[in-house]
Amino acid sequence: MFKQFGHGTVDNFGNAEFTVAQSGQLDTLTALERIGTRRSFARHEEIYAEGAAADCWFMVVSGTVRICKLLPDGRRHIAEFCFSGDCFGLDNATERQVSAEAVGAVTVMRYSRRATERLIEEIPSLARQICDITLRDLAHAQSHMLLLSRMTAPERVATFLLELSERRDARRALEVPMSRTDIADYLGLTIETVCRVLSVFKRDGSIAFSDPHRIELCDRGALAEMCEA
Amino acid sequence: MFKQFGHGTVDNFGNAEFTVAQSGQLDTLTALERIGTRRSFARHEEIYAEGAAADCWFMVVSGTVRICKLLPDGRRHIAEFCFSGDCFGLDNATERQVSAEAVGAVTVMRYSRRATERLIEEIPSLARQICDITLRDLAHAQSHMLLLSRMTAPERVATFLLELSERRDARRALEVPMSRTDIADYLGLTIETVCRVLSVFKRDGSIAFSDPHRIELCDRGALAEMCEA
DNA sequence: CGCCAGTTTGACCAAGATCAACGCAAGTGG
DNA sequence: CCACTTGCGTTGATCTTGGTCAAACTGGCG
Repeated sequence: MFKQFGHGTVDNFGNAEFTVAQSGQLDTLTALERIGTRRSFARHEEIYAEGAAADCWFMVVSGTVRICKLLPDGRRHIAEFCFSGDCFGLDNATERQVSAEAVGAVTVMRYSRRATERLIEEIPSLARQICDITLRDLAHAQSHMLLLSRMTAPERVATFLLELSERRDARRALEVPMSRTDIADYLGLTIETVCRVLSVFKRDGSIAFSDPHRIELCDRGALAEMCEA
Repeated sequence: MFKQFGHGTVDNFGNAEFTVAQSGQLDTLTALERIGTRRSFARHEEIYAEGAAADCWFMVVSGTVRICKLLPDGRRHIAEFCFSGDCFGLDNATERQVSAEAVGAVTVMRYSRRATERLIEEIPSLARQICDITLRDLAHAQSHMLLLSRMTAPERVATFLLELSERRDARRALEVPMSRTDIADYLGLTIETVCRVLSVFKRDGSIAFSDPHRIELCDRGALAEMCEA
């Protein structure tokens, strides 16, 4: 899983309390429940903008969120997608460096920075868990930079499909909530290239789909081979 | 600056002790001095490998370090360069996800995870400072992903030159410690493209150089315009 | 002097972008 | 109920950027 509470290893860069927190992660979630407020956003609605005050962070309850970064002329990159249980918007800068938008209808919990700080005094292990989430984000960003700088279009798409299926533990048909444009902006490609590669994979028999938002991974082996070649 | 201690804003995602730590950052450095050991590495020597045990972290004393990520077939991406004062190798996973190598001769301080944990009990603000470094790394990675996915070759090179000059606060001639290959792997280009773009900039008069490792930025305005176009 | 590693330049090529058209399903309004 | 629109997704034709391949250049060093 990804960006979620309670998935740290015992070997974390942590003090002794951490293992306690591990078993007590439900407490953490319960405590967060107390300080959070539920918010809903419509499809394509902005959760926060680049440059906005970074005085809170979020956890996805349902739906999908995209974290975007824009160039002045409108070129866009999606740094990541956040699904149910994922956290986003942790930031130590005053202003947001990225924006967050709802891919479809989304419900999130919003936690203010101030309340989180108070809660950390109560549950010190929370600070560590938040730090872990950031470290996992960073590791993901590093892998993704390798993809963006050195992988071919088919490798990128295959990687995306496998990453998505792993994060949403899809057994058969993979739910793809985002548009082809979003996928393209995540993978550093154009929408046409994403379509074409998917069509090739379909012809090969590695994947199958009729509904563009429901892709069946028929041959994971073939896809995995593409990525690591 | 970048990845260094003592550059957080007052508005950090922090508790009350943080502002105290701000004024007391020298204490932190002194304390780190106690638990760290000095290490030197020769040009191109590996500081740690992908997959190695992540039981320590480092601060650059002198020289330049590159953080690399490799594909099985040898394709390489450099996630970042670390200069004097920068920290690297902070990681919560058991194994390294990336490798670190000396660009030239390098001296670093090595801090074991265990000793750092003990020091955090003594100086709680250290945990926050470490977390801040990670958040700054993440913000940099997000900007860099935008560069890798959506910028043209000239935009990438111009961005690189300006970023480098800002981090090393170069007034006239910019010291470029890394090879053209390293620059290419950092920018997601080939060495030939990097050379060609630099030659074009030179012809334009935006930059000047005879020694490839000493580039003079003659027209920062022109370079800045390239990036934000 | 000749070699070596790194840099630069040129000629050519190809992956993926751009431009354009078409398909298709879900609205919308007459 | 059926034209018409709208928003995506898909496919094809063509073009361009940056990659590949190859050769020349440069400075350091045994």
